[in-house]
Amino acid sequence: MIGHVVCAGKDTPRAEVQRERILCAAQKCFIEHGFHAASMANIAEAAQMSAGLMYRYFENKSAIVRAIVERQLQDGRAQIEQLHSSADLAASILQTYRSWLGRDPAVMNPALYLEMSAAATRDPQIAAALQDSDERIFEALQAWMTRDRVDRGLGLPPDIASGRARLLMQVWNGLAVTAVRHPDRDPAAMRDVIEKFVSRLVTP
Amino acid sequence: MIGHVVCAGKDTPRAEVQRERILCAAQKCFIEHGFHAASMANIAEAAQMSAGLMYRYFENKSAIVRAIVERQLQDGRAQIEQLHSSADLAASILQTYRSWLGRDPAVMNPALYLEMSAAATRDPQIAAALQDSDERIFEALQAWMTRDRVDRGLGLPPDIASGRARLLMQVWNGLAVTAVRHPDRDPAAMRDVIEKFVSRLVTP
Amino acid sequence: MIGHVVCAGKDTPRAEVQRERILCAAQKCFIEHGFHAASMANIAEAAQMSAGLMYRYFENKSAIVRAIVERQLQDGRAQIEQLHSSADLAASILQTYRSWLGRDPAVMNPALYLEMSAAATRDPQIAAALQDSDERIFEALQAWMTRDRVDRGLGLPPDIASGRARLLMQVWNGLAVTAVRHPDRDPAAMRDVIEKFVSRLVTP
Amino acid sequence: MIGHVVCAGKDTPRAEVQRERILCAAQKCFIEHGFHAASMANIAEAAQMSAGLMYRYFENKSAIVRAIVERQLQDGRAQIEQLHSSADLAASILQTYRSWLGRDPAVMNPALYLEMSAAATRDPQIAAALQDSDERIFEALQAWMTRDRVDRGLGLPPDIASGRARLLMQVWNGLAVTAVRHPDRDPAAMRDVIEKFVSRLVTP
DNA sequence: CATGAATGAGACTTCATTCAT
DNA sequence: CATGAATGAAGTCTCATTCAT
Repeated sequence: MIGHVVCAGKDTPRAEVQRERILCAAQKCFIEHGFHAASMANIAEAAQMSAGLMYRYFENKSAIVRAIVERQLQDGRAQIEQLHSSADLAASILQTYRSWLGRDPAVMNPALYLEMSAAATRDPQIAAALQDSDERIFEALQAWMTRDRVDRGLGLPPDIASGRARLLMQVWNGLAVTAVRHPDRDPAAMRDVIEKFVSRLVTP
Repeated sequence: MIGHVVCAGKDTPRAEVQRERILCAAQKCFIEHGFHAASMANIAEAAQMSAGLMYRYFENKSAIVRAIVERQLQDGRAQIEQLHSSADLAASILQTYRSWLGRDPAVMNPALYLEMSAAATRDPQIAAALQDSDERIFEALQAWMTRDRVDRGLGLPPDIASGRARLLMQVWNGLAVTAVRHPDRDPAAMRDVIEKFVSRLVTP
Repeated sequence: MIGHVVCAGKDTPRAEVQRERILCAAQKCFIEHGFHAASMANIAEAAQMSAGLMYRYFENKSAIVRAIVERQLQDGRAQIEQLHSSADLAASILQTYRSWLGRDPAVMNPALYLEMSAAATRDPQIAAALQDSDERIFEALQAWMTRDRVDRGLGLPPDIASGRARLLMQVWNGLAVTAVRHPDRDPAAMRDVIEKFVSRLVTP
Repeated sequence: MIGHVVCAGKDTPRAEVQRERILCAAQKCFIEHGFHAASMANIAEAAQMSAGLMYRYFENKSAIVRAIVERQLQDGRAQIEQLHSSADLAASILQTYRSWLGRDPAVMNPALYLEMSAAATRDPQIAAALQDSDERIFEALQAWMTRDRVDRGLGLPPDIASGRARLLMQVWNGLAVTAVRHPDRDPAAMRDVIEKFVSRLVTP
């Protein structure tokens, strides 16, 4: 399964269910209006609870923001991990790109991804979370690229793998920007670019 | 020199000087706080004028936002144009990346770039401006790549140039994200990645 | 008792009590300063609540204005209805005139009546409300005048009743203007004029 | 000629021309937006001069308001005087009513008339001006009604004339209210009412 | 005489947050 | 545990008035 829990099951403790409900609502509102413009009242309404109650589960609006940031990072990492487990990297990237256009709440939202990246400029906590997550991604990619091909790795030498991992992350980021700026562009048009890029990326 | 005039001279008609003053201040505040969180009072203070006066020069806060967006796009295009006129593409990209870390107000600000990309999701006017700007960039890049080498082009066949132009834009976007998320990373560390990427990009 | 409830009881649901409180305060402020010059802060203070809270009960300042307009029209109609139920029309008109001088908040306020009439020139919603209310008053008067005397009507033929109803409304309006422009004039001085006017009005 | 100077001639002193220009503009704006909502900037634009310049000719916005009030009263009196000089009182009243519907700037504007009546409630200066003007009108009407018929009077005894003058003023006021509230009502529909009213008014 | 840039107060409105119920 | 009424600060914007030019 990809990403965080979208709808908690019966056995989850009550508090956790409530937190989940709030975060689902908040994500929806943040995507729709942005972190700042979404109001606690918006979120409360989307979560079908009173505004006051949310303060039992989150200290602050900004605590909710941080939690959403954390979730988005999680979701992003989950998508990245899909890449290595896939036999066809290009197809997998294209699939990720498609998922970004689909506004699926269970998947990292690229507009939020950009907004929280910008927010990192002003909020050290967010900045730290982002850097940490990127570091984890980088390490995972590098590990995969250096791993032997018989272990489903790419079998690249470490010094090369490092650069390629970085480059893949750049393109990943770039695709997120493109998904946001050109939501109507046909993903199929990206296929060629991605395939050529990937073919060089995996070649020793 | 890259980008627009940061602070207009005294010979400009007064109104233009004021508009400039306001836009300089607004850009500073938007970078510092974000489009939404920066208040008209913030901007007024930075511009050293009363908040009311700004309404003589801009209809709205959102008119100021649009003007800043337009300027950022301009600045971005100016930087892209630097790329073709340069003999060493990799060095030029690296230089751009460095400029993003430098918080130079005369240069496109990557945090703003991300925030306005996210804003395009909610504001059709901004979305249109970004798409238009991207289209212009794409065409310029493609023209440069297909132009003959004796004319300082790359001499690539059109069908290949198109994909390479897109790929370059992806990486450019990705670098902007990286600049925002990792402002402390040493640009020199990017050199290798960029150089390898470029060497393949310009090779027929 | 004439007119609407001035201050709702504690048994009403809270929201209704608050709406009432706001409207009472608003009416007071509008009478004192005019629709436009009365500020939301004025009203809030008179209602002894924070300005922000009023927006829980009314969308707008202009929603409050409309509500007050509606109430004034209601109060006016209630006073007109007093006329037919009265045995002595002249005395009843004089009584109405006296009530206008008394600044009783439960009774149509003539200054507000004039101001909202003027406002109808600029606001189609208000215009429609006034025209509708006038039409209802006209029909009620006409019905009363044509009704048989044994049914407490005036027993006038329809074609005459119509003109007399209009004329009565003119004089009623004229009295409102006079009440506003000459608040210190002794109502007794009006007695003769009114009595003669009435004696001719009810005569076939 | 009826009413105040609408457009001053060549020989008028400069200051007077300017005052006139301002007052014409102000009247237009006040009619359009109301005393309060019309801004000095609106007026300045309508008068085709700078906002600052108006302060050379009027101390205040409220001085302009007072001047307009004075003019409206003048215009009203001019219309009342038309009544006595006319052979056919009913026709003359109807004609006045028609002029109110016509938005002729040279004629008393009924919406302003109502608004300034309401304003008299709050501003003692305006109240005094209105009462004074009404008194002058009353005296003129009474004089006309008591004057001998050979001198174009109505030849009524003084005690009766007094009441009739008041009644005529009420109806006049009432018509102003009607003109404002029912600008689309056909004036011809008023003919009957007015004629019957007048026939009784002038009958000893 | 004339302009219009500039200000400061104040208008309407929104919103995160608290707290009595 | 839950509500939603209540507040106060803050935000955007308008406007009468002044004054340097």
